[in-house]
Amino acid sequence: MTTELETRIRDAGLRVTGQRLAVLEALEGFPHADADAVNRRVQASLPGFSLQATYVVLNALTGAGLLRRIEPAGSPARYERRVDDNHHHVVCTGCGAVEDVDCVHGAAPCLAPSSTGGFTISTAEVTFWGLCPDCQARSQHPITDTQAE
Amino acid sequence: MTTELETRIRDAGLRVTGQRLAVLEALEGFPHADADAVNRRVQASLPGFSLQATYVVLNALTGAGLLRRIEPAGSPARYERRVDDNHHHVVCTGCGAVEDVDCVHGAAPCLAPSSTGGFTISTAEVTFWGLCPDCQARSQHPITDTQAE
DNA sequence: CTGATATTTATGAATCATTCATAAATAGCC
DNA sequence: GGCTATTTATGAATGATTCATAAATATCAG
Repeated sequence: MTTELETRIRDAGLRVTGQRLAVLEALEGFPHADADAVNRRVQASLPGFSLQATYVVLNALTGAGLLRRIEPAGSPARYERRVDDNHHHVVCTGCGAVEDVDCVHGAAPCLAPSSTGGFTISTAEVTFWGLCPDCQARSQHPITDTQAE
Repeated sequence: MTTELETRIRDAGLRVTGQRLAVLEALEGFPHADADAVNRRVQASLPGFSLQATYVVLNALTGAGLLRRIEPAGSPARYERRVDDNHHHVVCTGCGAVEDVDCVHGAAPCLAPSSTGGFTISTAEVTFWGLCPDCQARSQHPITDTQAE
C-alpha cells in the first residue's frame, strides 16, 4: 500500500522514510510548529528522534518544496504544509501565536511596490502583527487574570 | 554646542554618549547594517568598541524608537535610522542586499487582510524577495563571471 | 530475493547571533 | 566637584541551527 504522502515525497525526488512521513503528519494537524515542537510530536511515534535529525528532515522537506518555512522576527523558524498558495501570516505580539491570512487582494497589489531599486521581485511576503484573541482578553482583564509563568 | 543628534537622543529619554552618537552616525550613511557591520564601522572612531557593547547600544536605541530593527529570514538583524514612516524592504535572494521600498498604496491596503482570525492588527510588514541588479547580472553571465569567495 | 550503492539518519561537537551578569566608567544633576 | 543612576566593558552563557562523521537504510540492478 502506497499512501498519498509517500507518493508526494517520492515525486519530490526524495526517498520515503518513516521520519519524513512522521514529520509531515505532525505538521498536518499542527501548522506553524517550530523544530522543537515538531520533534516532540514525532517522538511520540519515533522515540529517540533527535532535534538535530528533525532539522535535517525539515530542511530536506523544505528544500523539496513539501514544506514552507516562515521566520517571524523574534521567534524560531516555523514550518507548515500549506505550500501551494500565496498566503500570509498574522503573528501575535503578545504570545507569538501564528495564523494564516489569505491575501484579500485578487490582483496581488503587494507584489507591485513603487520603486524596487532595480531589483527583480519574485515574491512578496506579508506579516501582520497584532494581538490574538487570548492576549486581547488578557490585556483587558489584567487584574483578575492569572498569568502562566 | 549641542548637535541635532544629541537633542534627539536626549528627547528620547536617553543619556548622550559617544557610543550612541557613533552608532547613529554609522547607520546614517550605511542603512540596513547588521550588528557586526555597525561594530566594525564604529571601531574606526572608537577602537575597542566590542560587539556586545554594540548590541547594548543598538537595543537601547531601538527601544527608544531611534532605530528600527528588521529581521529578514536567513540574515542577522539589521538596523536603520528611518523610523518615522511606514516603508518596506526588498531583500536579494542572491546576496542578502536590502533596499527600502515605499509602499505604493496610499490607502495601505496591506493593512486590511481578509480574515484575521480574531487578531487585532496593529502593523503590516511587507518583505519583497528578488534579485538585486548585481546578482541579476551575475546570473546572466555565469561563465565569464568571477565569483568572489 | 540479495547485494550494491547512494541517500538518509544519528550523534556529538561546532557555529552564529544574541543575551546575561557583574564590575568599572561616566553623564547629568545638585 | 561630587553623587548616583545610567551606561559600558568583559567574559560567560544561551538558543537556534549547522556541520562532520559514522552507522543505518531505501531503492535499484541483477
